[in-house]
Amino acid sequence: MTTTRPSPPDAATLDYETLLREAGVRITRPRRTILAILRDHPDHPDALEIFRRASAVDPSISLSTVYRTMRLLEEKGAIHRHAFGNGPSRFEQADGAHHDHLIDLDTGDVIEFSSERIEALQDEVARSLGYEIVFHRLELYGRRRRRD
Amino acid sequence: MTTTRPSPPDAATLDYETLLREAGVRITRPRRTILAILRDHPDHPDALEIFRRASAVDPSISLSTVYRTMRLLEEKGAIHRHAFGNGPSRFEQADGAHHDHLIDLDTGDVIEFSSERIEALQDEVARSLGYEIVFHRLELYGRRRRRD
DNA sequence: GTGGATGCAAACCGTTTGCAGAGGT
DNA sequence: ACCTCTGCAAACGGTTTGCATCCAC
Repeated sequence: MTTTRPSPPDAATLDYETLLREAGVRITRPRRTILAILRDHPDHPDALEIFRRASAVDPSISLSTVYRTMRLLEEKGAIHRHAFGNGPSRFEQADGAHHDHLIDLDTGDVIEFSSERIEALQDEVARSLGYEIVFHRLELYGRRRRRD
Repeated sequence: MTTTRPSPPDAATLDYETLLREAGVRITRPRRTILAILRDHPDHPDALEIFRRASAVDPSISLSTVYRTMRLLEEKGAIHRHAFGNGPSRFEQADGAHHDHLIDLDTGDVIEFSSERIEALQDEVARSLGYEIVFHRLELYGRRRRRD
């Protein structure tokens, strides 16, 4: 079980701009701005929050461009989209290994973790039902245990 | 690992009408209709689908009443609300034991399962992070394995 | 220069809400 | 009779889209 990101976001090693350009995606100013935000903040912002952060850098950016860009990046596999609770979609850069999320019900904090054993059991369950897992969603919602 | 509902919905043994009335909830015609639909269909309909089914029985029912009733029933613990993928909320009667869901990506079918071992590991993970799980969401998305 | 990307505003979808009237207890 | 619940229509929040313009290639 691990709780830290496998590798801290490293601007030098993870060059989505180049990757995307090679995939035929035009690197425009809004896209560059959004990519930088996702690279530099390892949290899980929603579209509006990304818009706010982007506006601070480039006030001419529009919310629809944020949404369009998030969809593009998701299609290209550069980000993951989550829907915690019933709230808006929240995003994170897709670099690093797969992980699941524990959401702090009191603070809203999102803690990443991964468990090979749980993954293995999920596969086992699916297989026994005649299925092959394409992706899954595992979210734990809880509160800090009071130290007594 | 179990894949069937612990006990098939049994109108006689599971009397939510009485339960709700005792909780001070008025049993009106729309509510009775909706409760019957949830009792008789063991699938996971969304509000619009419940509205359609209810309209067939009582054409005067309104969609807002369906939404209001679903919220009420959720608060009273009579139903569970799910949000598969990014679609609308889908509901199921809360009777029977806890289970998770496997969603067939090709057909949209929802298969219920439960795994004590996965639950135990989830608790273990949460505990090791200093948390206590209040509830969780586990969904497997997959396709039928081709028999070769 | 050209086709894709943008900003804006309007549309969209699932859901909630204000209100006056209906109906359960 | 009381007070809750209902239907209706309007509002809502998050997201998508049509269009004319702009800009990366």
